[in-house]
Amino acid sequence: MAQARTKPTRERILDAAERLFGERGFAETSLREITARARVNLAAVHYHFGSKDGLIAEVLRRRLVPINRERLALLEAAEAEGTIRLEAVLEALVAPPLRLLHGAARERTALLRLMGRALNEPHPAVQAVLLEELRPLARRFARALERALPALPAEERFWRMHFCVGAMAHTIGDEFRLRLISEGQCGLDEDVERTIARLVRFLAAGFRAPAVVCGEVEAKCESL
Amino acid sequence: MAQARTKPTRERILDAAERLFGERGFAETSLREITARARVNLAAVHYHFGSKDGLIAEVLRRRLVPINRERLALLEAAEAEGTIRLEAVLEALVAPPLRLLHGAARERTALLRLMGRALNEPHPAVQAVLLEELRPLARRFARALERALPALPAEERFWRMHFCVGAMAHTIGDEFRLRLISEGQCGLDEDVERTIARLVRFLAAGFRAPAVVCGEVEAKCESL
DNA sequence: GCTAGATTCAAACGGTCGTTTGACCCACAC
DNA sequence: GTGTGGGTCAAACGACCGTTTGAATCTAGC
Repeated sequence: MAQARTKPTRERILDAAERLFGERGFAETSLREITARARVNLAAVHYHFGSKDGLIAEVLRRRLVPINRERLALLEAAEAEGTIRLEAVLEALVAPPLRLLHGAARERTALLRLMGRALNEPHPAVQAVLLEELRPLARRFARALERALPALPAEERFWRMHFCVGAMAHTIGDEFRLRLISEGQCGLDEDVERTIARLVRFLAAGFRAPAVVCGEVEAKCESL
Repeated sequence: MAQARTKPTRERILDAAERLFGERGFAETSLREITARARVNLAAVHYHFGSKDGLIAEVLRRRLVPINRERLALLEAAEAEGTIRLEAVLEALVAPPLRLLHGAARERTALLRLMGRALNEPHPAVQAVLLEELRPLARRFARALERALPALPAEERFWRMHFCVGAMAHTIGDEFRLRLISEGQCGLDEDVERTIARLVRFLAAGFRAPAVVCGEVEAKCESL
C-alpha cells in the first residue's frame, strides 16, 4: 500500500471507479464516491477524463483491450495449425477474461461483474465502447467458426455464437447465481482452468449438435 | 388507443415504466419521465407503489410471475411421463419467456431486454425480487435435471445450469448483438418456436457432453 | 344531497448529481 | 529569481432527482 499512495491520480481514479462501478453499477455510482475512495479531488475526474462518460469508457477499455488482444493471439495460434479445432477457437474466446480471475482477490469480483454486466447496459457511452472493441473481434471469430464447422448452416452458426456469448458473459459476471443454484457447492474460486475446460466442452458439444432444419419444429417432440 | 385512455392509472404507470426501464435502465429512468409518458400525476407512483423501488419490483413481478407459473406447469407435464426427457426440461425453462415475443410488437423489445438485463442488475430492489421469484424455481429445475441426467456429476450439472441460464438470458435480452454478429442475417423476428428449438438443441447437446473429470485439465488439448 | 373514502392534482421540499470556475501549488527551464 | 504550464484544490452552479404535502376532485352508499 505504500506504493499505492504514490500511484498517479489517473490510475487511482480508474481503480476506484472500476471497483465501485462493479459493485453498484454505473449510474448508481457517483463521482463523489469514486474520488472519495481514490482520495482525489472531485474535479480531477474531469481534468483527466473529460466527463463521467469518459471515465466509464476508459475503465472499460483498460480491461477490454488487453483481453481482446490475447483473444486474437490465441485465435491466431489456433489457426496456425492446419485444421482449426473447434475447442481451440472457443477457448481463445472464453479463456482470457476468465484467467483474469487469478488477479488480486479483492478486485476480481468487481472487475468481472463489471465486464459481464456491461454487455447488457443500455447506457450509450458503454455501448459505444463495446461496439467499437467487439465488432472486429466478432467478425474474426465468426470466420474461424465457419472454418471449424464448415457443415453447419450460417444461420445456425450465428445463433449458436449468440448462445455462446451469453453463457460466457454470465459465467464471467455472475458468480452469485451459480452459488445460488448449487447451494454453495460451486464457485469461481475453484481452478480457473477447469472452469474454462467445463465451459469449452459444454459449448463445443452445443456447436456440434445437428442443426435445426426447416419443417422440423412441429415434429421435434417426436424426433428427439 | 381509445381503450388505453380509460385504463386505470396503476396499469398506465406499469406500462410506461416497463417500456422506459427496458429502453434506458432502472436508474437512468426518472419517475417524471414515466408519469409524463403515462399521462399521470407524479405523485400517483407513490400512491400506488409506495416508492420507485416498489414500482420496479411490481414491473418485474407482473411479467415474472406468469412466466414462472408456466415454466412449472410445463415442467410438471414433462415429469408426468415416465422418464424425464432432457429436452422437455430445457424447453420448460426457456420457452415461456421467449414465447412472450409474440406479444405486441412495440412492447416486446423493451420488456424482454428488461428481463434479460434484470439478472445482472446490482440494484438491491431488483435482486430481492429475482431472488424471491427464482430461488424455488431453480431448485425445482435442478432436481428435474438430476433425474434427466443421473450419470452427470452434481458439480458439472450446476455449472451447466449456469451456462444454460446465461445463454437463455442473453437470447432473451440482447437481440441487438445477435444482429451484430450475423450482420443482420438473424433476428428474433423469425419464428419463435424455431428459436426455442435451436436453443434447446444447443443446450441439450452441451448437457449431454461427457463431464470434465479431475486430472483432465492439463491433458485436454491432446484428448479432444 | 350529503358524507366518507379513494384517487388525483399542483407545488414544493431537501438532497444529490455532473460539471465548471478560478485560485493555488510546484517542478523546471530560462 | 522568474515565469510557465501541468496538476490540484475548495467552492459553487444549475439541474434534476425521489419524495411529501395538503387541498381539490371524484365516486359510492345512504
